[in-house]
Amino acid sequence: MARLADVARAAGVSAATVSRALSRPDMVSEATRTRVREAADELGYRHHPAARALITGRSGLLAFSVPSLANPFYAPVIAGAQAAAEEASCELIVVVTDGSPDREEALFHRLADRVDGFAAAAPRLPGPRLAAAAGRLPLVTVNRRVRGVGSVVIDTPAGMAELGAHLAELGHRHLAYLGGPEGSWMDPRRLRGLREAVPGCEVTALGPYPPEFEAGVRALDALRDSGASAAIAYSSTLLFGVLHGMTLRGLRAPRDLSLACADDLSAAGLAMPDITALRVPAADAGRQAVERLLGLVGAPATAATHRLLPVSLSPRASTGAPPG
Amino acid sequence: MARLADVARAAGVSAATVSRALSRPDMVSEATRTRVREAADELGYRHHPAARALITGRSGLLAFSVPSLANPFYAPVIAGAQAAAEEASCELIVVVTDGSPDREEALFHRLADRVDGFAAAAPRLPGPRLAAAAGRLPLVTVNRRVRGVGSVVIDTPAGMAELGAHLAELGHRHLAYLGGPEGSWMDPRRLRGLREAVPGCEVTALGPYPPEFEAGVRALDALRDSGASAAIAYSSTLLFGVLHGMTLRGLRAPRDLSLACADDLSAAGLAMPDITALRVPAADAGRQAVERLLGLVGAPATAATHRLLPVSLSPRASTGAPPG
DNA sequence: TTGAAAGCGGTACCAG
DNA sequence: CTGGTACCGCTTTCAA
Repeated sequence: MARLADVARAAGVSAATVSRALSRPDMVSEATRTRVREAADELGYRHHPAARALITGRSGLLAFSVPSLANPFYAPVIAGAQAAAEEASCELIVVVTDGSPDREEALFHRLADRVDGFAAAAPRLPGPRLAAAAGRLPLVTVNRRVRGVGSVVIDTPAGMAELGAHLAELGHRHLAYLGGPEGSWMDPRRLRGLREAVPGCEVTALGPYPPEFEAGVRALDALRDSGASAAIAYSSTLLFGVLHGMTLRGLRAPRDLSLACADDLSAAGLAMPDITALRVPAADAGRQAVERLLGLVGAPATAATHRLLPVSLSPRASTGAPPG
Repeated sequence: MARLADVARAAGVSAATVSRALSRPDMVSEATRTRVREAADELGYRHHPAARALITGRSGLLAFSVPSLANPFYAPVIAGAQAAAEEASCELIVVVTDGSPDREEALFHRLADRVDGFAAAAPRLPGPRLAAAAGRLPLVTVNRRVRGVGSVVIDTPAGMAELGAHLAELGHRHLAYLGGPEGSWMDPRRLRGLREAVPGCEVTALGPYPPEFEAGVRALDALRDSGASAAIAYSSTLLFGVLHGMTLRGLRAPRDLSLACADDLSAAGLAMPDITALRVPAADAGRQAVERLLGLVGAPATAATHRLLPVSLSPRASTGAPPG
């Protein structure tokens, strides 16, 4: 492994100059800069991250916590986060919390002095405990807003309102919301977004369900019992279970029941062209969370900002006029 | 932040002693050990990872690369890897490669001097390039065997043989394999495992398909055209597409077509109780890959070991006698 | 603009 | 068993 001193020797300058030529090119003359760079390239020199971290106090590491990787919703979120981290020459430590508040909190502590910042999709951890963690290291929450903590939130509640309006316009007067996961911060907000948009409609809240196919299959009974003529599922995986249950019983959407999804189907490789759904900017959410985080790392005193990402409705064949 | 010197002062010993008391407790007397520990606890002392990494040459970081997080197969793999890493007080940098060989290779280089080891689910990168990377840092491949590189491989080919035998026993004489992804190292091995187990059967290979729902829906046409009476899909997401396509057309398994899956359905939250499938130890694969890796980190000269994890068949309602 | 030297926070060798 | 000390590789004053 080539070290700074080796490059210095090869370029005929001091180690200090090499350091400057590489990290602060403007502090060095054009001539030495190119000479140093050539020597560095030739030797295949790379910074020793630990040595640099030791002196700068920055590890170049970011953490991103998600409740689960089995929920395909998080795949593009992490992909976006990783892309942003990479552009800033940072690495991303992905941690899975299983949605356990205790584990989420434990991870903050375990990683606090190892990473420069923490992006947390922590749907269950109580707000005050999140805010406390934000005091110990730069923190940004994803799909969750807490006083005093920077956040990037996908505006699914507004999307729910759009979905509700869309269904009401089609003539539906009784909607069902298949909600979850249990204890999620976003869940009641989705429901409220829907309710407030359709004051003339009855809205039955079902669940909470986990974001799983099987839960959707099982949910169909409750859904039929509710008497709703249209249903909105919070998760695409859940929705697919419902859909499967329907086809098994010879039911079709929208003939027997209109079906829509508040999640982005494409994340799950489930890009069925015929399901009414929200297009949610999941990759953007991940990217912006990391960008915000990097901003905080650079200027820790910055006031918390809250970013709300708009969603858009993609009306398709699975929603139509109610039966009868 | 409390530093080693602070603890030393508080405990009335030298910094060297504190270091030993914390990192090599057996090199220190019982009395000082407890005294140091108490002082450290009181001050909330934690190792500075960079300082430690600088001198030990170990970062406590491991990388795990996967082609995609949208494929739910990798969720338990990463969860298992993370659990093993955590037990060894390491963090896991998860990197998504999109299955691009160039990106896979670029990541090796980018991370080579940042992490202690690399676990790679790299289905497409040519073997020699993988082996070259293994020369630069401890490397273990997952679901992929390359000469000279340690590996942990799930024995899906043997599982395919079991699935084939199961179907042959039910009376099927023409099987279809829905394979993929494109260029995957494992794919032809799955097919061969199946073919060799059922010499009396015709086996039609279809694909390659991406591990996506929609691909399954589309694959159904080719599947019907093939004339096979039973199909095995390599991916659970793909299988679900097939199943959905079937129900849309009023086809049922196993009445019209027997259906089985070489992947573990539970990973996708798709724990449908009625699909014949393989139980694959995905979490174990992740865990063992990391454990092997940690072994390599400790003793880099160790010869490459290849671990093959057995799978088991769960015969269920989706496979039965062929129609007619 | 450049070089010398002092650390960053630990670990490990060497004496004692 | 313990303390002193050199040093890991890099950044950053401070002088020249």
